[in-house]
Order: sequence, then C-alpha cells, then structure tokens
Amino acid sequence: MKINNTMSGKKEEFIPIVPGKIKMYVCGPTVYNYFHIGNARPFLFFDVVRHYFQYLGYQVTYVQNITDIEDKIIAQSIREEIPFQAVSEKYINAYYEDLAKLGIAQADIQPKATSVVPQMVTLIEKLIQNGHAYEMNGDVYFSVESFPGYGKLSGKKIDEQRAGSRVEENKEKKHPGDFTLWKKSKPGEPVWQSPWGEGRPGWHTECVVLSRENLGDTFDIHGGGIDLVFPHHENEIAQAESLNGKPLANYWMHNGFLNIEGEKMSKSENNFFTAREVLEEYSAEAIRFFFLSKHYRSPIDFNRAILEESDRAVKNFYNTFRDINFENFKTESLTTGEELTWAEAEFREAMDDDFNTAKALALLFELNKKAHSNELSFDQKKASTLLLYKLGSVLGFFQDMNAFDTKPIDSDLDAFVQAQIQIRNKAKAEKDWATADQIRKNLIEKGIELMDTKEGTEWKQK
RNA sequence: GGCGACAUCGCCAAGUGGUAAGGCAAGGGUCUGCAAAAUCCUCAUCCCCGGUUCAAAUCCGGGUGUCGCCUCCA
Repeated sequence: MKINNTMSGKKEEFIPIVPGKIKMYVCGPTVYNYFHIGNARPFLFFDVVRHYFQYLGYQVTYVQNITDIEDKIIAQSIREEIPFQAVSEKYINAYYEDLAKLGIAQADIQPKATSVVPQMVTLIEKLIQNGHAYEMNGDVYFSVESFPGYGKLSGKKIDEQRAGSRVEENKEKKHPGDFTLWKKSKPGEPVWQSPWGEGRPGWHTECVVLSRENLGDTFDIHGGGIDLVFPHHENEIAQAESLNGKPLANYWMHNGFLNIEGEKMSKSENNFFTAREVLEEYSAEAIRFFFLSKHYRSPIDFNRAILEESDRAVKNFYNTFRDINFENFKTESLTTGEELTWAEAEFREAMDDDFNTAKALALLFELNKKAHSNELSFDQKKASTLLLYKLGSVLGFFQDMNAFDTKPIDSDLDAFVQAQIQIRNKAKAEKDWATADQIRKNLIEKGIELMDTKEGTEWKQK
C-alpha cells in the first residue's frame, strides 16, 4: 500500500503505527452554512479511504472535527439574529443529512470544537510556558520563529513570503507569520474564560486538541483539502511538535480542489453549489462516480455535462443488476473461482497505489461487461455480478439498489399507468400501432417512459 | 516575488522507460412492430522544440499554455 505523503511529496509505503489498526483524522466542516459540492470531495474521498482500509481488514478509527465556533458562524448569527449555537446546530444537522444523502458514513468520532475549549486553553498555556507563544493585549499568538520546522509541510520559508502584502499588518505580532491561538472577544461575541481574559480559541488549535485527545500524540493519517496545507496544517504541526517533539501524523493526505466550469468556486463569483442543491438534480451515485473517476489529488472540474455523463455511466451497473435479476441471488456468497481472482487483484493493485479510484472503476466496468456478456454462461455472469457488487460497494456504490429502479412510488399514478398499459397492450395485440405509439407518446409528455420487456411492460418516471 | 501542480481521442480519464486502460458521445451490425435496454464491431501515438536511450506519453533541458497556494477556505 502506497500513499502520497504531502510531507515528503512522495509516494511512501504505508506502515501503520499499530499493525492492523489505522487512526485517521480529517478536517471537518465549519458549520455556518450548508456545505458545498467542493467540501463534499474530502468527505467522500476519505470515506472511501476508510472503507478500503476496512475491506483490507484494518480496524479504522476515523475522527472528524466540527468547527462550531468561528468568525463566519458569529457573522451568520448576527445576520440571522440568533445565538451562534442555533446557527451551528442548524448546520450540523444539515451536515449529517447531506452526508447521509450522499451515502457517506459518519466518522466514528465527531467532536465539536466547543467541547474542548478548556483543553485548548491548557494547550495554549503550555505553549506560552515553552516559549512558543506569547500574549499581547488579550490575544495569544504562536511564534513561528520559535519552531524551526515551520514550513516543512508546505515547503514555505517564512521569510520569503510577502509579509503583510495581502494581510493587514498586525503590529502586535512579533513576526507577520505568527498565528492566533486565542482571540480576545469583541462586544456581543460568545466568550470563554481564560488566563488572558474573555475570548475564544483560534481555529488551528482545535484540530490539534481534538486529534491528539482522540487518537494519541501521533496518529497514522491526517487528511483534508489541499488548501489546508498552509497555513492550517502547518500550524497544527507547529503547535503539536512544540509540545513534545513528536510528529502529529505520519502521513498527510490532501485532495485537490474542485472548480466550477474551470473557475475557482467562490462566493464573489457566485458560482458555488451546495451539496443539497446538486443532490436535487443528480443522484448520489452519479456524484460519487464523478469524484472517483479522477484521482483525488488532481483538480476536478464540475459541470452539468460531466454529471450527466457520470449518471449514464453508473446506470450501466444498474442495468446489469436489473437484467440479471440480481435481487434473486444478491445474498449468495461470492465464489469467484479462479477466473475472477485477477479482477479483485487488479482492483487492489489500483487502490493500493495511492487510491487510484479511476483505475479501480475501470475494473468495475470490465466486470460489468462480463456480467452482461452474451458469450458467457449464467454462472459466469453471476460470479462477475457478485464481484462487481462487492468491489463497487467498497467504493461506496450500490448502497441503494433502488436508486435506479423502475418501481413506482405513487400507487395512484401506477394504477393510471397500468391502465394505459392495458389499453396499449390490447392495441398492440391488434397490431394497432398508431394507438400504441400514441399512448407511449402521451405518457412521455407526462415524464413517463414505457419499456417492453419479456416479462411485460414496465414504466419509469423520469 | 516565493512555492507547487497540470497539459493524453469530440468530452471525462488511467497510464512514470518497452510500444496508448476504462467511461461518455459518435458510426455500423444484431435483437425489437416502434422505442428503451442489451449485444457485437469501429474510433488517439500522447502541447511544441531539442537531448538521453536499443526503446519515451513516461527521464533531462528549453518553450508555450492552464491552474493552485502564499489571506478565511475542502
């Protein structure tokens, strides 16, 4: 198993700290709004990472924080004129809802930042004692010059940056790169008590506390979006290593950004979509396919055409399940036999190579082809289908086998359509093609499509 | 100014030295009253120029282009 480690910039052989067990931490949402489709990428990808490790037999502990105190949440609470807790609560619930709709399992531990404020205060106190942090008028800053390793993750050297060019110069700071650990509160803001007066913790400290509390001083994998490399993860490392000199995590994984129509997604461009908006138009499986069809570290472009392509691609699998009547043997145990072990081996080979999901998907399509081939026996096709289902499930597909089903939901509508089908079948029997086609046409105008199969006429709503 | 990524068929995309996976779209055949689905077949020499090598999309150098980070950001 090889993983591209941002720390070294290379693919490294993955060796867990404790054999058979994996501890991973991924930066979670700041709950001031519904999360957008770009946020969904790490959520979805690291969920696949977790499931793949579990498939390999590892026991995984997955921690993801929830940032429930932060400038944007406060701004939102002022805007909506409600307490900040009400804002965070609302969007935490929305977060869980959207994850579920996307077919993403929750992390094993999902602590809130506000649950560990005293621990953050303690950590900051230690950093002050160690000479790594200093207090100025109620604010506390981390001194980047006190930590020689600062910049080792991102490859940045603090003195080569354009100090103060894009950031407002803060005269309180000893060095322009010093970052806030504790922020003095302004009137009307939520406050916590501290040795430096009333205030609130900075963002970079919560992940240090939450990861170490739940996973120990050093854990296996720390993940997040590539934009977090600097400064967030760099700052986490600075704090953690300044405490005890131990690495915070052994492997740092970062996913590439999602662009919209080639442009960076941003509010000022007004070109971002929330995950729930996208889910109104496209299936969770199509979204999953879209993300997994490209390597996680590459930037990915989001647009309608691609989502529609993804949707059509995923439908192939469901057509296979439908045509072979997968429901009838879904629960049978998989006995791939020798002829299919290569497929699973190649699947693993792809995934073992820094999670090459695009290549893994190609294997799924090869199995799909076999599952549908007219040149193979039913048993051979059945074995391919079972393996397709198994490996697809590792990638998070096929959670809802009815996702592309034709089963009607509305019984009144079904009764109506069934009646139409009856009339049409009668016309067909009498070779009255004009009437039969007219009925098909009428129904299509209502968004209903008829399909004649050997078992009779089925219908689905578009 | 510093750091980094990327450029492969109409579109998406894998491929880090041995002669271009896969998906979507398209074209043709089969099946079907029609349609849908399915099935079979067809469909690229890898941005440009040099170099290394028996051999390069893959390595090196130089261009060109696109993008990201350096500020809250997945």
